[in-house]
Amino acid sequence: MPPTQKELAKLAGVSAGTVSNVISGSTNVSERSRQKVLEAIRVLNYQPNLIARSLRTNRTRTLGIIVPDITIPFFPKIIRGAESAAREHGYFLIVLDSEGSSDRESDLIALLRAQRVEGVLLVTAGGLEVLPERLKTAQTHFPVVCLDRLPADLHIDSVCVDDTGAAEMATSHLMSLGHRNIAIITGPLTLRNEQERLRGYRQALQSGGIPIQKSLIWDASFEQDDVSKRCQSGMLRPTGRPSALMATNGVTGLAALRSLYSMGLSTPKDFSFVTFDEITAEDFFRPGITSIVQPTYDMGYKAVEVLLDRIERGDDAPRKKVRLPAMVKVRESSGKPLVEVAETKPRRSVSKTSSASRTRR
Amino acid sequence: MPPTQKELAKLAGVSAGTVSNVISGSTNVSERSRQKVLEAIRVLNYQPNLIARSLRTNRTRTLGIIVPDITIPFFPKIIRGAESAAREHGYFLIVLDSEGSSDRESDLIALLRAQRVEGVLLVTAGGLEVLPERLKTAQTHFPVVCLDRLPADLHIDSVCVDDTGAAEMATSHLMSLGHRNIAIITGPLTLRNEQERLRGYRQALQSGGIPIQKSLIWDASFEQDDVSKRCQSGMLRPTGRPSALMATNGVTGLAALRSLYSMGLSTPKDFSFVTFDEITAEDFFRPGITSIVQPTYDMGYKAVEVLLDRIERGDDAPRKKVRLPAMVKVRESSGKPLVEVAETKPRRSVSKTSSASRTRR
DNA sequence: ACGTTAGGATGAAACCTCTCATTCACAATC
DNA sequence: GATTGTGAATGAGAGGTTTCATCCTAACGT
Repeated sequence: MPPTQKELAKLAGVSAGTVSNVISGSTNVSERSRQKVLEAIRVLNYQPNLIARSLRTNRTRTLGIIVPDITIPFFPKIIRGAESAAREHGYFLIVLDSEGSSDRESDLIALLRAQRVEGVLLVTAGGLEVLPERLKTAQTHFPVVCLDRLPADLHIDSVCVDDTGAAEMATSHLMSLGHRNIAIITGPLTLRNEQERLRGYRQALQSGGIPIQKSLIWDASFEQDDVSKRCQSGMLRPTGRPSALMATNGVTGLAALRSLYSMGLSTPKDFSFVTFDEITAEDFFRPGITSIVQPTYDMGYKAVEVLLDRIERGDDAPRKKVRLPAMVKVRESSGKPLVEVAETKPRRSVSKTSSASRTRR
Repeated sequence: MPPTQKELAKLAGVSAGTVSNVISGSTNVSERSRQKVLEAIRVLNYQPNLIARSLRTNRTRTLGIIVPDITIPFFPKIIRGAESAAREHGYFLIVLDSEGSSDRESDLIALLRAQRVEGVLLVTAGGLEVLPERLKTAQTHFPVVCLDRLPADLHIDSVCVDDTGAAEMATSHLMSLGHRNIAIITGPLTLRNEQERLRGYRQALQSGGIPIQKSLIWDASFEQDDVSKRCQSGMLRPTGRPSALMATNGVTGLAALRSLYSMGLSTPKDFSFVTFDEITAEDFFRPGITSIVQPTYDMGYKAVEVLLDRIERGDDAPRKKVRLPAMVKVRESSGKPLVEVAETKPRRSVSKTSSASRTRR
């Protein structure tokens, strides 16, 4: 139904080849023909058929991005950055949502591939073990850049945040306020970045001379119920209640806050709190939540650059593993631990001594 | 580089046509051939070239959705619904962000069209006047369903919320709490839904016998500065300070809260507050924000259904204008006005009488 | 044994574009 | 005036798929 180049050619009184030359801005076409073709395009409201073009040129100038849940504010921010970069390079970005399912993720990759998208940005749904083999089955290797979550030791480009460093920084922040009993609540530890954030927490404690207590490491999931359970058992037990809590991602963090608030605890009075990722509108809700903010826009932007580089240089070029720094944005939810509480508890002495040792080192 | 049907045919020892028949699940192919082809597909890891298929069949089984800002939580929720519906019908959904620019929006529509997408869901960036002509210039009419924001009286399908009704409901809620001086802050009134929400506010006041005060209608934009200015001038003036405020969208509402909080006002103590759209995590922040929640998922889902229907029935079928109901979710931010305040003001009497008349009706 | 039928398989055409080798026209050169 | 050179235009072919008319063959009926 839409007009084709052939019709343009007929109307302009030139050959189809000439029309193509005009459209592709090629040389070797007289001003007179060009004008006639342009006029025809205007008259017929012609729009090139990108499908036919792609088939012929074998290029789509399109990239894809797959995220686990577009509803989580963290991802749209990344998408924005990716979109900008793609546009600047004359590419078009297709956004897809895997809904947290590895199977669906595979399907989507296959789909994008069938669509002859030139490469994809992937925030994997977590099937770390699954992904590699799925990618390998492919005959020709397909350009993929992993974002945010790094699949095991796969031979693949990636753009992530310095998770370990960021977690270490945030933990140190809590320690510098005087906290000794710092709990951590994580999402599923099958995710590489969750592991790394946990590692950062451990490193910070170790270098501060604070013993790591297994009972303060709460590995949960992204589900509210699960998180609540961990928070309750962790906060309600009679002894060794932590004075601070760090969450390794926004979803789990939000769930934890929700749970703790509903238990009647408030922050920073009853506990200090830090979380990865910004919860929307964090900067105006009271109390503001101290958070580890990641350079989301830059992550998306950079990832596209890496992907385009891969596309251009082919499969043989060495892999890039980009790490971007995060920063801790201190707000009201993190403060000094209450002295009274510390004094009424038997673990006070422990707290004191190790706090002392910390400040000396 | 990837294997083609021709190669499959060679490997399986059948013709290309037969391969195609196997793949498209057609009849008229013997079990023996089918098996051979299937085997070849497995061996070669064949994936159909969707581009070539689309070129031939003139179908892409793809829809597009354009939103003004994917970063605003409201839109991803809609996208989720649209995605589900699309998937259920065997369609694929492409998400695009117009970044609030009408020009870019037009470009994107043109792009989707060039990509031979079968139809698009459009949350317009606001160029109500611009859009129709752009769509009309098109030779063949292109299936478009407007979502959330209805372009003027354009001959086009739409799926929106009952904006007027919702605003009326929310305003009535405030009135039922005893508020008489109710302010409203809106986004740009060029947007149709903003207009309608304002209308709902007016209707509620009128039917409650409360005179409409122009000084209580604050038309702002989506910009923080602009909103702050309106809030300050509205709240700080010596007389006629409203006891309640309704915001007609989440972005403006959030900006208003931010501004009012920073002025030292708090809710529901100093003013009651209601806003359209849910601010992320509203259900756990204190105080919880009373909000008008829209059926976002359903909107997206329904819009796809309408779009597919349009695609199927062609351009001549009558237009559909779907209105979905919203609901008011009452939380802590809306409460009774302080009696002291009411009593020190001359407008108290007005408040009393009409409040009484309200409860009687 | 012959004609009919129907299921299976085939090959060419078409979808729309781009590419490239070829032709054409015309001017410049000797 | 014949040859060469140059820029402009052309037309065929290719890209991978689907479709469709055609062809083949084996089975069936009489």
